[in-house]
Amino acid sequence: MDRLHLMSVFVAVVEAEGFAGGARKLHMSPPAVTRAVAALEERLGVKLLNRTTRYVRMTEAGQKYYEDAKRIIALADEADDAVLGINAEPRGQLTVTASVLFGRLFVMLGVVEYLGPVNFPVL
Amino acid sequence: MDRLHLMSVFVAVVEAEGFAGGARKLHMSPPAVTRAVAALEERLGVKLLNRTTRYVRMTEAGQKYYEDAKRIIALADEADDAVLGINAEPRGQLTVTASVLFGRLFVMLGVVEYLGPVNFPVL
DNA sequence: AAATATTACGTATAACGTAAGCATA
DNA sequence: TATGCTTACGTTATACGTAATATTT
Repeated sequence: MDRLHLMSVFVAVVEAEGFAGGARKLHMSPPAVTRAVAALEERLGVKLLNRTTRYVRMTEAGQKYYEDAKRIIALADEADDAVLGINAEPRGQLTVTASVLFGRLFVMLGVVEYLGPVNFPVL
Repeated sequence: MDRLHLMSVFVAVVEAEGFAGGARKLHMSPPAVTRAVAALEERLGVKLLNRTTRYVRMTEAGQKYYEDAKRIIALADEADDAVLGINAEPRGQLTVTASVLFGRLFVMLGVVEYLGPVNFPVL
């Protein structure tokens, strides 16, 4: 199961101070939240939340994991964003300034190659 | 689509320099690896690997994401361990250097407090 | 008694592996 | 032609939501 998602659910529960609140925050059903936290605890072998029907408190391990989880989630999101701008399709306007002669001789060749086949006269 | 798992697969493929090798490394079938990398690329909206049947090369975005993924995976594993108490207990040798007088006056107090009850004379 | 967490259970979605197909050197 | 990435497809497993149950103030 998705570790990162489990972390997100756990963080949401902590910040909403309850399972039901966390569920609403993430647009999930309460049972899904219960299962997620339970799965996380079982996976880690540690109880993260001491919950009564009234209050949800983090255990000591929970506090530590809460901080780590938030950092990791943030890093993962940053990694997603960071990679987007690299090989993505170039956007925006490309402006080339040159003398007419220079342009006809050299620049247009590069423009044509960059654009690929064009359907209008190049010169 | 476990993001962390997708990252692991991608890293394994990169380090094994191939999908088949990565599959063996992770005890997965080759199709599962193909699907994982494809899912990751679709999720990110960026091609991470330029693959021919002979060589697998990272794109520029792939190189960036590879570094990020490795860091995030390591952090996630550390978080798992830390919460278990494996990394909680300090290990190794603690060396303290000080003059004898300074040591007796201040350092030993800290050492005693750090160690807790001891069964030998402190001075 | 009221609010909330949990479990049961049936359904739907998703992941997997085997096998077939395709592409590259 | 041989290796290895990919797609098809049937099966299995996982996750979900609704509804019922338990629990704490």
